[in-house]
Amino acid sequence: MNFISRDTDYAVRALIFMAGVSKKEIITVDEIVKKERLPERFLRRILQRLAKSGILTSHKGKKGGFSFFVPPAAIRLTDIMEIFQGKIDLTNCLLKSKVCPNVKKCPLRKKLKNLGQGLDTELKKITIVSLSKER
Amino acid sequence: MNFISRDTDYAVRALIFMAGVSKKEIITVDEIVKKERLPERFLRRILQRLAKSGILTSHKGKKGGFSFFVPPAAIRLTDIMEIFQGKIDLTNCLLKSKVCPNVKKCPLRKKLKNLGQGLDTELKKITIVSLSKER
DNA sequence: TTTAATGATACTAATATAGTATTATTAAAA
DNA sequence: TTTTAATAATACTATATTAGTATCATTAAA
Ligand code: FES
Ligand code: FES
Repeated sequence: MNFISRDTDYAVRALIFMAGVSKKEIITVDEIVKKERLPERFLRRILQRLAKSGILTSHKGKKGGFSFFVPPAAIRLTDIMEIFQGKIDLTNCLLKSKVCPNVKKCPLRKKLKNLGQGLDTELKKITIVSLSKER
Repeated sequence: MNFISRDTDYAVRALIFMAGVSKKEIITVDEIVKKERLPERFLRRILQRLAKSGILTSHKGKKGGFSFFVPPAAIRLTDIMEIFQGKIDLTNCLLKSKVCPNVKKCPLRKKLKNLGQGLDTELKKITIVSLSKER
């Protein structure tokens, strides 16, 4: 089971690259593609989606490109995952009403909820900046 | 992101049903299908796989069916997930060598490893019997 | 030898993921 | 104002995974 999809992976790589250049600068897709060797059109769509989601700002026209809207220190891995993969929700009912009809009382549900929340708080500590520092 | 695939879901339902009947009895696929309303041929394959994996024993011929090889108290949710979905491995390198080249030192990796192990030990506590008791 | 069960394997359908192509829009700069 | 260098929108295609079906072989009890 894979935890990270390719969209998330590419998005994170691109963001880390952008954070590494200079926080306020506008960076073009081509620059990222050249350095990170990612498929151009695919990455375009990913960045567009990041812009729509309010992580990046897009600048059209000549001298255009993308820049951070949210500062990279405030962009969490979970934010990116949520955009491309949806919420990581361990607390979803595992077995549907057929097996476990008593949703309110189900201790499994409770247990998983706690687990999920623990995982979530830990994951939320991982930001683009904390990742880019590793390099 | 869905944590539990349908195979796992159906397998767990079938096993809970079987555990509810009588521990040693041989149960046919048809019985399970009727009670749990699962797609017959699909469930067959699932039970076959459980037999191959050593969870169940299959009995061919008339009066045949499936019985537990591993007692339901010892069958963990994670065992089933592993059979149908592979290991839940948070510790996989998230970003490949492109982003995070220093696999040995990477603190993210370390952090995720701890997270994953925590999740794993908690999940391992959930067994077929503990689930069937909820009902 | 009939019958009622599983075993093996191949096939199909639906959905999700990954990636490409095309045309429109925008804004700087010549 | 026209050219140019960028993104926007949207539709398409390819591949992989998941979900489910069909067929025929095997087995063992009655
Ligand atoms: S598993 Fe769904 S309520 Fe218990
Ligand atoms: S994310 Fe892979 S080694 Fe750090």
